[in-house]
Amino acid sequence: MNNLSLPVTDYLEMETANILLYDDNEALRISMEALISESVDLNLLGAMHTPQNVVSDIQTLHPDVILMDIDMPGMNGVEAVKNIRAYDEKLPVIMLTVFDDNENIFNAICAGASGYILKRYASEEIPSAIRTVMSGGAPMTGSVARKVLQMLPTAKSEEQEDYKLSKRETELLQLLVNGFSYKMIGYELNISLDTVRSHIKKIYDKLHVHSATEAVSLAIKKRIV
Amino acid sequence: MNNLSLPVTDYLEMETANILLYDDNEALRISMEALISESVDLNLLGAMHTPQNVVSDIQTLHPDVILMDIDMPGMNGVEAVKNIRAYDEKLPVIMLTVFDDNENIFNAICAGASGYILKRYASEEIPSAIRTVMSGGAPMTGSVARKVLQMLPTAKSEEQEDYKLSKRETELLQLLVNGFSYKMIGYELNISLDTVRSHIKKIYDKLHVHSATEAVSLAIKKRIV
DNA sequence: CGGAAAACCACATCATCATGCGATTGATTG
DNA sequence: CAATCAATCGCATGATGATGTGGTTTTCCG
Repeated sequence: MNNLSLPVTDYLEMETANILLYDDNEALRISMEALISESVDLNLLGAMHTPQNVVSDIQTLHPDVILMDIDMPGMNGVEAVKNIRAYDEKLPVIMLTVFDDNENIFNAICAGASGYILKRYASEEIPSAIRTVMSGGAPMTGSVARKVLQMLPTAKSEEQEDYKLSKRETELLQLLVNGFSYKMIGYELNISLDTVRSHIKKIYDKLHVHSATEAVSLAIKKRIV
Repeated sequence: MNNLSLPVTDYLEMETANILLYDDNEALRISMEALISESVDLNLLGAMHTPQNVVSDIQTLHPDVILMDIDMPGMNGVEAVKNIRAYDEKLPVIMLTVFDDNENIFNAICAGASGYILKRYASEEIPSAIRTVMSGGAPMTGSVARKVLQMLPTAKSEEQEDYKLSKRETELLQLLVNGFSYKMIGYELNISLDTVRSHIKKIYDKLHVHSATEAVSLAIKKRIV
């Protein structure tokens, strides 16, 4: 059940994905190699048994996607992801694991993993997962996705206040939260300084605040932005 | 609290998934009906144009899965999910929407939605999404899954950057985040305005920012306060 | 003891923000 | 068609913030 798969036709124009695999289990490396070689748009650059030198591996081979086992002796897969993230902010990393416990999932996501596939579904899900991650998605085995959802605050029963900010105002507020000065905002949106002032005053009125710091704080805490 | 996953066996035994659809757009209801009728294991119980009476609909028709449009006049799809959850803790609800903004996703998940599919991918993803949700998974369009991941605490690579703020500085920053002006901070801590300035300047240096809004934003996002 | 760091204060200056009072345009709507 | 509203812009003024330079006192630690 590769629930996240999209029709192959969506990817006809996609260039080949160069893949780098890390797993200490030789049998799995071999079967994964076979699996990947079945797809013409997937190319396995290499299959390493340890992520000890993951960053230099990347520098040498320039993969588009990393497949990373989570349970490896020596260096943990989660640690490896952290190292990758320190070197490359965006390189997609799909975790492969037999476990789908909350602890592992949480750690992997926080470390910066892009996807999380259980090995028992790997043969069905890996090819589409690679395509998903290449197009900016986050492939997850169904049960993992469910657990990820449960990590989000569910208590949120209380009503979210509606401040009724206009689209433009929300945009301004977003920039304010990102630390932009009025001048920078004006330049960014191609509007005059006075217009920025005008918008921000209205935002303050709607949020019932009187300063940028209050607005920023409220915006973040109430998830307006 | 690890009874997170649904009892899978409850659903695996079922031959056919009985589906109930809510969407105010008639064209979409018709095309969805056609899509579902293509699969022998999927059965559309009904296609409603409003979730006004969703709970009594469920009591009458006993669906296995709900497909719920998020943007409907009258009653919002998210509200409908809350009503469903108040009646049935586990009944799978898959949200259908054209938007994948954070606000909508977050609200839907918090309300208790089990999946989140963008309409532009609906024809390809719905059948497998229904099967996924029936077996306890959480089907999501790739881009949605990515955004869900981003909602989780991004501890990121370096455990937690240490800005080495002194105790007093952290205190000042806390007040700044709470929207206090320099004057108010001084009054609160019984120190002079110039001392407040002095402290805040040092905080800015340590956080590598140049304005209160940047400091507040960083403080909240990096959980310094 | 001596040095470092934290917390405190003062003065000065320029930049930026907060606020109020208008005013124009275009799109939407009853 | 009139009314509303979002978005734009201008001017003016006082308040507040950002930055620099320099200083004192206390506390803590090797």
